Amino acid sequence: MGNVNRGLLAVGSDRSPSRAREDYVKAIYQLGAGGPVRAAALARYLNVSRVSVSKAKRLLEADGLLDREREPSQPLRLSRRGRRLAIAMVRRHRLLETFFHRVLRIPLERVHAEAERIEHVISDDVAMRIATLLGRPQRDPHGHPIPYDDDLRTEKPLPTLAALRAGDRANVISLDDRDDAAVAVLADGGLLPGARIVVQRSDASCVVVRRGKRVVTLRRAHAAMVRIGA
Amino acid sequence: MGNVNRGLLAVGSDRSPSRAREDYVKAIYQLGAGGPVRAAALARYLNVSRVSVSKAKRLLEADGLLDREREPSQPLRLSRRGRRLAIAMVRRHRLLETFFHRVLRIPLERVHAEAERIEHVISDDVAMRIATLLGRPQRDPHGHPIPYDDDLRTEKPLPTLAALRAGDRANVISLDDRDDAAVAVLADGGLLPGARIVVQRSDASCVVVRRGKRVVTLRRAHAAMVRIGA
DNA sequence: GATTCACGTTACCCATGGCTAACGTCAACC
DNA sequence: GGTTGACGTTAGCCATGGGTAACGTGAATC
Repeated sequence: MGNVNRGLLAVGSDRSPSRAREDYVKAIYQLGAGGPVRAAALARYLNVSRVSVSKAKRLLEADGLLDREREPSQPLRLSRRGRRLAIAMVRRHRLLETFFHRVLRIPLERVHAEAERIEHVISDDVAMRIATLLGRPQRDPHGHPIPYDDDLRTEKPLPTLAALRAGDRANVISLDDRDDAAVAVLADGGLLPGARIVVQRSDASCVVVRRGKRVVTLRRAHAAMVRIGA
Repeated sequence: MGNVNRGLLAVGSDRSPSRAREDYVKAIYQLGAGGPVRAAALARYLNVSRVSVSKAKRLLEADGLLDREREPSQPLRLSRRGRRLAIAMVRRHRLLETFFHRVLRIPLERVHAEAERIEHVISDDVAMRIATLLGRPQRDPHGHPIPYDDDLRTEKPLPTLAALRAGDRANVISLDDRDDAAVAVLADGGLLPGARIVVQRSDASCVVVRRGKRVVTLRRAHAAMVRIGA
């Protein structure tokens, strides 16, 4: 039957997913890296009650975005369609961030919030035209890879700067873009993807790193936002 | 008291207006050119029932976007804040269209629909950075002026191509972008802002115009989408 | 073994933004 | 003057997406 609403807002299951449902799908993908996710963890991640997650679960199953579980209380697992939707949103998000940073020169710590709202409403055509404009970039300005196909990512989680000890050397690979304040501090210290660093000290509260001639002191929480490679 | 919702979707009067409310405000502005608008006309324009308009009216008044009317059954009149919001949306819409057309090379008949969704979620900062990128364009690709300040426009409605008679000459000033099919036909015929044309014939069903060596036959409905100047 | 605690669910409430049915008003038209 | 029609409103329905309160389950902890 579908739905009868013909007004200003899309409502019902025969339309494209609402903003809220897209947020659920994306969060499940990012929390679980493609695998199942506990409802309580999802609720904490999205700052929402467990009840809301429980209800969203049923709606997302009805939309075909989650695999149906026969047992109740089973974790949330994206369907093939759900996974494709999540990856498309990550693609749009990262392309937007790259465009905002490279072309519009928006400060790094602000591109995430801007992209977060727009990723739900731009068409795939616009996203791919932006990709072409930018020369099909492989990584966004935080260092995260841009998924151009719908394949499952095997992004193994890299260690963070918080795991290093004095004397360790590393390359900055990427920054967690969810914490604007952290990104501002890190960008200000020049700890951007590609930077080569040496850890000078690491204690319970702070991590001190040297980058070239510059010494930067980070709160541990901020150091944990920096993914590193050899 | 405001509202308690802290979830994924903004709800309540202390947040920025929802997509639906922004659509109402913009429609009131475009229908009334700043003046009052009848509820029934608004309902027809937005493809919504009169009841929905009646309810929206109360909510928009509570938001401070409409002037409160003491008499019931009075037309809808934007408040100063409502007018500012409407103009900001028109500005964002037209800047987005210009960007899509000039930079991303999206066909003219598709830029309206793309901008229509994004105009609700981009920040004014992004809009102004796009304006700078484009060299602060004065008109969008359909020929409509881009309002950079919040002043009331005195756009007197221009005559359309449908009002001309055989032998008349005119300049195309702008196209109505709400009808994608018409825009596609007009762009295909080269009847874009700036084009100089001569009317060859005009009858009940068709208008035939010459542009340079090219002769274009238009359905009357499409000719009515073309605003002209001397 | 008893207790505690996290988890998922249910029952209910609320605001938004659609809808139809029905009504009173007012103006225009026979 | 009566009828017709457009208009705005009210009452009531529905889906979405939030929220609390409360409950049963199961695992961990004492």
